[in-house]
Amino acid sequence: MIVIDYQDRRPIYEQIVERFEKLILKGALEADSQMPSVRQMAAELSINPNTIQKAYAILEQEGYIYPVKGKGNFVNGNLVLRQRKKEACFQKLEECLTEGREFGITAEDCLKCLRRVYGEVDI
Amino acid sequence: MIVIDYQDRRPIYEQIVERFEKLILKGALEADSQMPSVRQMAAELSINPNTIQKAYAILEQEGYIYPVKGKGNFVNGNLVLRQRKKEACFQKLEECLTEGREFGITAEDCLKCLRRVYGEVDI
Amino acid sequence: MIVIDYQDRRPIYEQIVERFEKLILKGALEADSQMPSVRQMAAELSINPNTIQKAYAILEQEGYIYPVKGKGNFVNGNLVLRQRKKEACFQKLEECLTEGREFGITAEDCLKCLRRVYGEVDI
Amino acid sequence: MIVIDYQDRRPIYEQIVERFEKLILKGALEADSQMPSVRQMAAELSINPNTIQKAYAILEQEGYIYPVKGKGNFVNGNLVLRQRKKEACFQKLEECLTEGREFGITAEDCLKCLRRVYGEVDI
DNA sequence: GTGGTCTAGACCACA
DNA sequence: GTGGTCTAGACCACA
Repeated sequence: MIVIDYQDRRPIYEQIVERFEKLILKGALEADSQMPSVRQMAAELSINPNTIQKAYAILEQEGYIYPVKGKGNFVNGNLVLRQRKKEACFQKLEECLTEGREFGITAEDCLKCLRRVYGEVDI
Repeated sequence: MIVIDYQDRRPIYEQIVERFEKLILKGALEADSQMPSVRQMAAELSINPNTIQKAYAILEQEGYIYPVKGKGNFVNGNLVLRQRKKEACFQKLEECLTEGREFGITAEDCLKCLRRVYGEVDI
Repeated sequence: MIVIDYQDRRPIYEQIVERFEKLILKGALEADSQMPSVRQMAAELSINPNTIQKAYAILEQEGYIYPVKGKGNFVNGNLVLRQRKKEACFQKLEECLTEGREFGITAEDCLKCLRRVYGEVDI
Repeated sequence: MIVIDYQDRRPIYEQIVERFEKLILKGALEADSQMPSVRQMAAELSINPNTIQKAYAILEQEGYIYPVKGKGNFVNGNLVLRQRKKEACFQKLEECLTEGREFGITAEDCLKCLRRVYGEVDI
């Protein structure tokens, strides 16, 4: 479910965070279902528990999971998260387009790209 | 010409690299004109010369500047760079759109964003 | 009667303790009436008996309940408890006001808050 | 400047965070002045650098400080923080008053407390 | 068994 | 020198 890419320049904990964000946002992990335990994940990935802990701490702080004392961490099924993520995506898109424009990418080019991603719908 | 934002989370050398990339791509720096010397820049920005050195090394490696022994670094006026940068932008845009789509951003939303960036032209 | 909020960051035993404190102080549980047995509560709440045990131990230590060997735990109808709780509340309030003052909350602001809580009586 | 209370049940990193929050909010630490280095603090307090790091990470996440790569951490002189803290204080005060009321503390009692904290002004 | 805190210590990027 | 990441491992609270 989780794969670590050691070639990736990003820290391990960040890869884990990103992976779970996607899984949770896509609904691949049911709301209120239990996350793999820190130790279990650490063992499976041959990683130090502290690193998993850090990833979980970030996920908690971002609202993706919530801890229950003595039981473990659980998936937060809050729809707000999806909205927040969408907004972040939007902002990134706008930056991307703005930068592209500076370097001579035309609106037409962008449209082509859009069609490629969304299929040949009548955009 | 170069301003460093210490609140920016990126390392200083990266800010310098990005700034010069833009200046060169936009033609603000003439082809074959001399870059400010490492020491001069370091002094002006009150920055460690190692940092400038690293920025220049990256710019050279990317093909934006070329060194002349005993003289300094000079701007590379190669049009290929512009093309390469454009392609990089494109790829980033495609990634951005793909991710956005995964999280429920519609093609229509993207179009709106496109219009916002490129103005109300008949897109 | 007792509801556990798993989203609550506090440990379960603490939630149970606080809940019983309130019930007893408000007189919702009659003096010398029997508390639910540890096992019964554990079963009802689907909770580890150790957790209930710990909650009861704290309630006993605080003087809210008293154990009778072989019979169970019983509510202590001592009025002293109410007074003690009140004093604890007072102290917390004073700390709260002191801290607020340090950060620029005015006496007038506090008065407004007071009116909001106690209603529009002529304070 | 920073003192750790080992009798305190709260974790060390939390004590450090709280102490710096106050120092910064009160203006005892000038905006954009450098925080003590992680290692220096660790040495002074005979504490593991990781613990200081955790405290600083929280302070950064809360907006109290900002990191500059290779240089250190610096105080963020943002007035928004003060406002946010004030609001948090208010909420806590309201909770405190509400709880107190439940246990029989009168508005008059609260007023007395208020006068004690704010002095004998004509409240 | 579950997570949280902390230590000791290594190694890396950045300036 | 500065912070950031990670490991190995201990110890504690909670259930």
